[in-house]
Amino acid sequence: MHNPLYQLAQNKYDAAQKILVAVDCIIFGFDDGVLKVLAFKRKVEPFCGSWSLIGSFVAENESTDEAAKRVLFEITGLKNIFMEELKTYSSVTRDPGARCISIGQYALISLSKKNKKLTETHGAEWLSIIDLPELVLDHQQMVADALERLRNKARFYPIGLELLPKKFTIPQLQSLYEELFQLLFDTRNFRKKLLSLNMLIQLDEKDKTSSKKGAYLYEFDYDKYNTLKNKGFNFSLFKS
Amino acid sequence: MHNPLYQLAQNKYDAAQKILVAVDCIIFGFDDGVLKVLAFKRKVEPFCGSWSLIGSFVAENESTDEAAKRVLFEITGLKNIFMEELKTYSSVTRDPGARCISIGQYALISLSKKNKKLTETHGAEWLSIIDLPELVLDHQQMVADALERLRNKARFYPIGLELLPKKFTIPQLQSLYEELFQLLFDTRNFRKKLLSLNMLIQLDEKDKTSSKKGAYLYEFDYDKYNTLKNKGFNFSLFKS
DNA sequence: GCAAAAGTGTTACGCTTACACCCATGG
DNA sequence: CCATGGGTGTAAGCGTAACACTTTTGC
Repeated sequence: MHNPLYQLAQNKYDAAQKILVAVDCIIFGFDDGVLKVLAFKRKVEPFCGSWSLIGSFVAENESTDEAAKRVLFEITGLKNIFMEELKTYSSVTRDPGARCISIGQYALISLSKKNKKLTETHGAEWLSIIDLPELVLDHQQMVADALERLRNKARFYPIGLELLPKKFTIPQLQSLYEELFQLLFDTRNFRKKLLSLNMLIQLDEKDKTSSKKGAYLYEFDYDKYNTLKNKGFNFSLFKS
Repeated sequence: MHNPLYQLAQNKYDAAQKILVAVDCIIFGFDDGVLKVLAFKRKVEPFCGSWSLIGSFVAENESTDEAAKRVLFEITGLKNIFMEELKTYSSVTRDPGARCISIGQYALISLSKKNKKLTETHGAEWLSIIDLPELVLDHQQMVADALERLRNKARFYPIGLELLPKKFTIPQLQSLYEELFQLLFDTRNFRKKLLSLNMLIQLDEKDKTSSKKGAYLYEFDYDKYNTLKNKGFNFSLFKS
């Protein structure tokens, strides 16, 4: 009969072929107006010296999510970070080293001097997603897919909470959107739209690091942000 | 050092643990106003007699997409069907039979008498997603996740082409949306919105199977449909 | 005082919503 | 002739898009 349909053949568990399973993490950070992704320079052959995402094999005693979180923690020291499965990369020939399936997981983190230093002590670097150098295997595709996912997300759901520091200015938030979409937005309409969503709380402080006048700092209203994350909206600051 | 980081240790390929990898297919069909999912009654222990999605282990020489398409073909005889990866189910304890990771893949097919018969000869049945019986393992969750994905998709991207026959009426399309969201829509607004998208082509024929007057048949304008599939829109026939 | 970034309002347009009746036909 | 489902229009309200100048302040 249909040989690998496991419903029909419980004993096929033993006959089935096991496969190496890995996770690869596409870790995005927003650093002073530039969207970056975390990568390594491989130190072993093959592809020694080439850029690579950071990953790990999935162990017997962990789920893929747990493996991805483990990797993220090992490299950034961070826990409780936004992380979401992207997709499976399973081409038979994707890794010349061995038949290996990889689950792409992307994460959004808010960059601070602290965790920038930490990643660097682990030999990782933050690469701008604009003019990204070539990455090994299908890692280039993983970054492209993760970016597309992020752009789609941003059109219909709020983003920013995960990538920005707790306190941020509206110009910073706008520059995040502009960097992500590689477009410029009208400041008046951008503010209007965002403020109308009622998910921003204006603080009394100003941030004067990027202008003499200073820009008001905001925080996300966590509840409203999450409501919108579930409900979705149409963030149409662009025509098509 | 960080033991399973494979960038740092090429020889870890050998040490790493292989895992059973499966695909499970959530196959949706729209049958006379009812959204259904394809399931089997397990014929072996454990869980003999329980409902189960159809799946298969992934072989050494195939990708997960190929495995899913193989399963779909084996059970429905159909090729070139809309199929998309849902997510990975990888809890260590999800399958008491063995440590096994499963990639959920959902498919949308247009039901005809032909492929309804075919699936039945394979022992599969079409279950309404309303009042779905319990499914084995995490298959219930898979169906719930796939439905949520489909609903989200339908809010911002066109659906229908994959689930409806080539020629369909607007009331049929509306009933698809109503069934998916378990809501009723205003017919005038529904038509207006859909026709304004310019993705429907009205034919000269009428379908008289569900009314004496008969409803005009339409086809999707394939190009426009795909444009909208990429661009997205805000299908807001519901408030929140 | 000037350069550089932050902040602000209005109008036109298009899409969304709410809502009720006539049409065509088979029986 | 009537029951059944198919098909139509309009007005009010809301969100989007386009557009240019004033404010603040460090230097």
